[in-house]
Amino acid sequence: MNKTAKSSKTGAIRTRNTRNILVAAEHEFVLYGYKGTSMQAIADRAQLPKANILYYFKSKEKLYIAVIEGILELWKAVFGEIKEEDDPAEELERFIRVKIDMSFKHPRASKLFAMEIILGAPHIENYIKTDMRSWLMEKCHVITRWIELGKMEPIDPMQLIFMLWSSTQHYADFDTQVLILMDRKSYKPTDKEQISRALSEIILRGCGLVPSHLKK
Amino acid sequence: MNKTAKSSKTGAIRTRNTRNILVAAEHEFVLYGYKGTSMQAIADRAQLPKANILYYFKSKEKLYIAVIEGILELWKAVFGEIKEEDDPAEELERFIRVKIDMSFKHPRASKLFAMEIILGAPHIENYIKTDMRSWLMEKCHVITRWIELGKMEPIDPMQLIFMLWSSTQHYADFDTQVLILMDRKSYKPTDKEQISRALSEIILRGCGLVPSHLKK
DNA sequence: GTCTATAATCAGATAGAC
DNA sequence: GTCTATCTGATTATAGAC
Repeated sequence: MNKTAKSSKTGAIRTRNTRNILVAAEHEFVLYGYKGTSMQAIADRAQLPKANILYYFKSKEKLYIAVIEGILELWKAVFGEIKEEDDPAEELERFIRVKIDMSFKHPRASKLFAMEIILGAPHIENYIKTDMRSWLMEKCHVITRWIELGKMEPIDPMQLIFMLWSSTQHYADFDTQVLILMDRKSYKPTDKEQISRALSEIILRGCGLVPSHLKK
Repeated sequence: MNKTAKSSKTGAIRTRNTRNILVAAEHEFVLYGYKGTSMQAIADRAQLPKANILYYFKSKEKLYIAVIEGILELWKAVFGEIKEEDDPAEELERFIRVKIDMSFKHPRASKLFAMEIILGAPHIENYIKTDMRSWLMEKCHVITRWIELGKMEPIDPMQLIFMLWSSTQHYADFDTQVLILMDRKSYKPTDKEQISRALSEIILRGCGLVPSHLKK
């Protein structure tokens, strides 16, 4: 009984500390890159002694991988399914909205993922080969069916999906550049809506579809 | 006379070494990031003693900045002008082709630039605020004029340009991911044409324009 | 101009007290 | 479980011989 009470309490501290460390690590890794981040800096941000970080995560690399895995979980939880019975315009528009939303809500996750890929995806090659690949293939298949059913113009499904990814992630990964060019300190709440709309308009019309705000 | 001959010869070695170092540095920085790259690794790749690198460039950071500046020069040399008398379809298509060409020819330049921006653009903030910003404003102005003249659909010029940038750079910055997903080791010569065409088709149609390969 | 040897610093990891 | 003190190795940069 005593033991149970003790360990559950300890577990709570453990959970809280682990979470703090992961958040702090994500911040630092995005600010300075993997090598440029010191365990000391993560410890300072998490307000814990450096040795504790290495107590919870055995090494810097294991901590980094844990951060990346958290991001993959977040990714997976968000992307819904599409079916050939669905309306392409609605689904593409929804996808753009969700991804822009992610870019605004979790810019650091997007950036860390981007850096990982730019540096050759050493830690997530397997994820790309399996989960991401099968997700993409499914989507390509549905889009191909939509085209066969005459629901949209015949375009390369894979390039379309790459375009959806890149044009939405741009607002997270390159926010520094985008904000300087827009002469802003940070995004405004209304930006999300305006950008989603602009992207939807170009991409949907590009597929021979009509975005909802232009219907009727 | 002697002195001139000597210095010109020395200058030649200097030029060659400088070039070698810059190329080697670009490779290493893209592979391992700024902090993850050691001067030793650059020296090894350039086949020079480590101290020589620091003789030519006074510090690691100065070398990094030199690499970045080389990339900016490359960028500037490529992007042409557009005028309101020009045909939007032709110009957008040309721009996409040129940028995809850059992505295939200089993927490392694109990646290094991307990493720099993701990490907060500490070394190129000024470039973005001045050169890049004025370039963007000019282009936005011409596109606005095109819209006023009824040459294309009314879309947000800035988001259009961001989309052109992001969707083309994606093939350089994320080549690792793209190639794994396409189940390839490297891009084929025909990919460039196919991708340019797919992007042009979606984006031009998205602007209410007709891509050249669909005309008539 | 070129290169060897070395100084000075800082990182990740660990041992061991509490 | 938590934290202080320390070890080990690597890195940038420099001093000085050639």
